[in-house]
Amino acid sequence: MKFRIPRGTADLLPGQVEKWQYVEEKARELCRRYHFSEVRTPLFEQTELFQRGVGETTDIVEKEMYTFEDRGGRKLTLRPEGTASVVRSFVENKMYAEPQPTKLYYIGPMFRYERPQAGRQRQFHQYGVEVFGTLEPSVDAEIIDLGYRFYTSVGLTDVQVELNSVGCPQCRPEHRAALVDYLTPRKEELCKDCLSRLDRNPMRILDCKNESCRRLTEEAPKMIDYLCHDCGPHFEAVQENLKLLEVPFRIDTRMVRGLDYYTQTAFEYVLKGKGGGSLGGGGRYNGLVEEVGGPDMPGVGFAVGLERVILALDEKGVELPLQQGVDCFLITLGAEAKKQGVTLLRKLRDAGLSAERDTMDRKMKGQMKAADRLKASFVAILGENELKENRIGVKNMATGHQETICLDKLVDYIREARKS
RNA sequence: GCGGCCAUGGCGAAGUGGUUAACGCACCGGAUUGUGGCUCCGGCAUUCGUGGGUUCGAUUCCCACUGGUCGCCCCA
Repeated sequence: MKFRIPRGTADLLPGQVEKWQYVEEKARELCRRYHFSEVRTPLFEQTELFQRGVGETTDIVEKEMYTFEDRGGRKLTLRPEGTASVVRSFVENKMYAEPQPTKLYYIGPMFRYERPQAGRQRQFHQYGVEVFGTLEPSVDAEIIDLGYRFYTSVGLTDVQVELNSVGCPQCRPEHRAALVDYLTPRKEELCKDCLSRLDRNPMRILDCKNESCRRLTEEAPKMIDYLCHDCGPHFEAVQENLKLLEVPFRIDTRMVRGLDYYTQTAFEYVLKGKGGGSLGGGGRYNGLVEEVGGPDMPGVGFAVGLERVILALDEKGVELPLQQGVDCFLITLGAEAKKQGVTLLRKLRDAGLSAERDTMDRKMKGQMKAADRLKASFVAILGENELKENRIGVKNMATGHQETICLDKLVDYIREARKS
């Protein structure tokens, strides 16, 4: 075989793609109800947008970006996440000048150069939402609720929300100092990754999975104990609103998200149980709009990984209510019937029914088999005999019941039968 | 980016240093006249991820590459 799909990408084939459509439809429908509007931004942006937006020291920027130069010498990067692009668009299109808040969502592919694994692709897909312009903690909660509802609406009922506050530029330095003071005397016990995190980003040490680091940070200063007079009450209010919305959550003081732009609220959706992988996450980013060149305007949002949602659905054995099979398979016998079948098929389709026929020149039996394979609800049989009387046979494939009806009644017959 | 495991037809999967590469599923055709899901019969890999090497001879041994997969890192 000459050509192969690029590493870390996947073809979504019939049988699988229906699940995606279903999940995406749920996302769109929820967004409609929560009054979010879709935004579609380019799949690539100036490299610098992500460097600045996502953060120079993040893994994404340091080693995972698909960066290239175009023929005009411009440095471009395939978007590794959605927020930076949406913020850019928000600023560039001066949406900040309109009545706030601005509520946007997106669904689409993202790109990160990583080693592929289950639930990790180089081209993967995210559904994300962003709200700009409001500091209201109830909006943080609303967003968390929306994400949570998304999971439950597709059938993932055992999703846990993990919540934390990562503070703001006001209070973070104090916590950072306390954390460094606490850890420095014990730095021999840190793993090598965390040793370097000690100066670069000590907060990340808190969610290191290394056992020794975990033990060490058990008693370490927690960000939530250092929250300032803005962040503290904000965090409390988010929790209060989550309770009002009956979103089950758990405070995880170790959770620190990997992107630099988060302030205050940070959250993650994880699957309960042993696997417990992350299905999505998000948080507030009050400095990002300004960082990207806009006014000082706050934002909050989440992103969910669609691959992981589909994977979780498969693992949990969730049956999606997908429509399957055609409404009517038209069998024709003989040249004249075949000819009439062409327009008959169109009539069925015009009426909104899904209809198919044999184009492999199969005989009666073969056509029946084909109809069965396509899970046809009905088979319409048009042969010489029927043609003579201007009638047509209709067989209910589930019951086996068959009758002959007037040719013009076929569409109505099937449309009626489909309702029940 | 690092480490382990793996790579045979559309899918699943056996197999051997040497002139036919099991089997199951799927698919195609047939089992008297125009009827599916069951059964029966027949067909379906000049070829064993790619490229080198060892050998008289490799799908089977060695190496590299590519890809998959699991763990780590990180995340969606």
